[in-house]
Amino acid sequence: MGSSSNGDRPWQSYHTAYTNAKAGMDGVDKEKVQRVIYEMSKGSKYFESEKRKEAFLKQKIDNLQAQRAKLTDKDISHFQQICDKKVVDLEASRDLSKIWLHSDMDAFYAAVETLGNPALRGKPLAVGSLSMISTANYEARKFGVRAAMPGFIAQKLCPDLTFVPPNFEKYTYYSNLTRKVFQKYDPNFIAMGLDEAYLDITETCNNRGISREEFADELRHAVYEETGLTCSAGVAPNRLLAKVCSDINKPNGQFILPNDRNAVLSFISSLPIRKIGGIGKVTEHVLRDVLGINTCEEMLQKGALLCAMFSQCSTEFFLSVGLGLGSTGPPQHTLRKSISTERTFSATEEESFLFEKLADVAETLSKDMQKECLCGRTLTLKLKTATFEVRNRAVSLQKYIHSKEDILNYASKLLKAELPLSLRLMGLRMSQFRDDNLDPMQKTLTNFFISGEDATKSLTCISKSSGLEISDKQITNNGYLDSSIGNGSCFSNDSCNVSYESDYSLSNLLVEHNNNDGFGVNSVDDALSVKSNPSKREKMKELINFSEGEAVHLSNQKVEPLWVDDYICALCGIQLPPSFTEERQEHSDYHLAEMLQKEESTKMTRHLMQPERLVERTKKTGEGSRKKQKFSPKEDEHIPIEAFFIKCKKSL
DNA sequence: CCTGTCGTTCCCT
DNA sequence: TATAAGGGAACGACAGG
Repeated sequence: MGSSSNGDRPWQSYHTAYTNAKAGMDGVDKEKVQRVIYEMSKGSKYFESEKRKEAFLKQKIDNLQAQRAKLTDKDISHFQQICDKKVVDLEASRDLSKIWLHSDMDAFYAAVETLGNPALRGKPLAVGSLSMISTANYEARKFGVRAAMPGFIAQKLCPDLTFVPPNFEKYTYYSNLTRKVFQKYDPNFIAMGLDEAYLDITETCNNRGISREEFADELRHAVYEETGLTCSAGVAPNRLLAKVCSDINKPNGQFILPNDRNAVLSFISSLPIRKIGGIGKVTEHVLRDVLGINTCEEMLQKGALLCAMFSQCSTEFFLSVGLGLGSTGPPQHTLRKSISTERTFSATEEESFLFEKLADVAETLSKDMQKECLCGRTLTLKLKTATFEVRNRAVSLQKYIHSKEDILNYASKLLKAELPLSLRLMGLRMSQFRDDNLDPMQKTLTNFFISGEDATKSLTCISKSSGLEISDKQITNNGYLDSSIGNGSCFSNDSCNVSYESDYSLSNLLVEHNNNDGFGVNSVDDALSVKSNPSKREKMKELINFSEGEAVHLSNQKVEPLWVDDYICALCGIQLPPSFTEERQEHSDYHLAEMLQKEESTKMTRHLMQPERLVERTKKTGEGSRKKQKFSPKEDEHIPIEAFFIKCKKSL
């Protein structure tokens, strides 16, 4: 079923993230690259896993095609109307008054390495290891080498390839230099990752009476003067388009799209959808194979089908892409919703090793959380098996935690339930943060102290901690605080551990402090929201800091719910006064049921793991994916484009 | 029906 | 010789009020 047409050229059907052409890959012999990748890959566990994933995607596409086939003419004309209305609304939101510039450093990590070691210049270079490449310079790209490709394959493609291990301290340093330049041209510039930024250059262009070309030229020169590195720029009426434009004349080039509706539409018309930020491999594939959409223009032509088959949210995004719309206003500061860390190692099922590794991961997560003064109550354990199958297991607690000990404690329980298992990766994610009102002030203070100490150091670490950075800008010397600085270092292994040691103690104190006044009330509320009504809830306050209040009890000891001093629940610390006999009974039952259920599921996991999981999965996907499309009647509420971007895609 | 939880999918660099 | 990342958000299913 999964076998597709190319029996004699099997490599043609194997596509990975890095087989997709990027800037600088024009003269590449794609066929050869593809064949080498295939030869090096086939038979590996990874390869098998990729094939499995491809089969799933194919299934998904088949389902969508079947669904599309069911649409009647009547359906279509109905959705055409809906589509037309949406398009009118979207068009009305078009704003051509702003000029945005997107700047993107050329092969950033590789360029920095070359700067530090001129002997590398002109030679094919990859930053990374034999396992994984972060960046390749343009000489290497000629061979088909690129980011996200494993090094051993790259080496096969380009035997003379030089490898340099990543050094994020250096990249951060140079990144800060570029930001110093951006800062001069737009104090409110938006940094994305280490090597990208958006600048609103409307004012400057107008005030200084210079053209966009001149501006982009000047900026790129200034960056070069400051850093010795080249960058590319794109200028357009919104951020989404600016980003597309900066890729067009890479490296060391620029592309300007005028603020003119016709220019935008003709630019967008032939643009492949994959160029749009937010449209990745899967979405591209789906839209192409199900609806025959290849270019942005076709988004509009197939608007009715899009409306019929995708959620409101997705549809509006697709249509706005077809119109060449994008955000023009200041970026909304969305608060971080989760924080995570993960590590890959050579696959093993030795439990002592796994628990040791888990402790490391827990420690890293705890430190990362403390840097940002975060406490969360949902902990997710991510596992990747030796066969590259990924699993997540989560617990939601009744209290907020951040310490290594707490994290490790709950994470261990989650892990135990899955063992024995051969793993190659473990990760931990915390979400459901406490959002008390005290925090922002404390963060501001933290920022203040830290920046007083050493503003540059604090940059990378504070950013993203809350939605309040803007107001803090005066405090840091250079105002680099930005929502997304901490976001970028994707390939980093330890990028974040480099420079912040000095913050720990202070952050720690503040977190400690939070703890003491924060969560008692929260926990009671949470726990009681299940079982008690508000008036009773009033009377319960103060709970003891028992750490066993979580929803999971995998312990084999049959713990009976106990009432300490007759009114404090030994399991979660809730206090139910003596008169509340009924409630206490109910509460005990609740814990009991929970434990039974948990034990049950643990047993299941242990002994019936395969069948159980499979059953679950088929139930979910088999039935589920068919009905997911909403033919919802409330199509007419128009969501403003700004709001859409907040909610659905963070694309800019 | 609404909401919280959990697992998966997707995207980005 | 073997060798394939790490981080974050959104989505979709489902269970419990």
